Amino acid sequence: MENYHILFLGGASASPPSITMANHQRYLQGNDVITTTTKVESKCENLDVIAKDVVSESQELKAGKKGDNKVMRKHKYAFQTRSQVDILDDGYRWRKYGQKTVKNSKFPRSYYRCTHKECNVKKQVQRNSKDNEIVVTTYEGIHTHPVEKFTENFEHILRQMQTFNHL
DNA sequence: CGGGTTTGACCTGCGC
DNA sequence: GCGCAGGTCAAACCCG
Repeated sequence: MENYHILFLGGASASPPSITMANHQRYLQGNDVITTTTKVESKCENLDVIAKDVVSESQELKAGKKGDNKVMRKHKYAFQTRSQVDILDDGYRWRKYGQKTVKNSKFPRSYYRCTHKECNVKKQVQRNSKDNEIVVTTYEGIHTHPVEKFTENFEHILRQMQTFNHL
């Protein structure tokens, strides 16, 4: 079993965005997953970069839509894993619909959509050019259906992510 | 044949 | 308005 970390960043609805992290290996063993922000910071040197991205997005949403509380929330989560494989088995089926090279990154970014009918959840997968063992995954949207293939791996953490975002 | 991937073209938002 | 960068489309292709 590979030893890699999951970084989970709270989306636009959190104020300020909360950051939690799971040790994926422990997670796979079925133990408690989510640790606290403070623990993350000492373990993950790339935390700041991604955290800033999410914060700025959150602020943009607020700034652009202030005064309108009927706005659809944009559910967007980013986390990174330390892994040799790009594609994590998170229990959902994904169809790749694009790939782009990104500036200042030697690795391309891949674009995926959930294959379930009427479910337009998207995700992006990109390898960190500074540390090519790190894979950054960004999810956007909430699945309108249960996981199609039950894998203990991610069902739990995805549920946590969604619950968190609805607070 | 059905479903997924590849890949260049196209679209769009943003900074200058 | 222009050009760049990122995101998406879709035709061709691949594979069980």
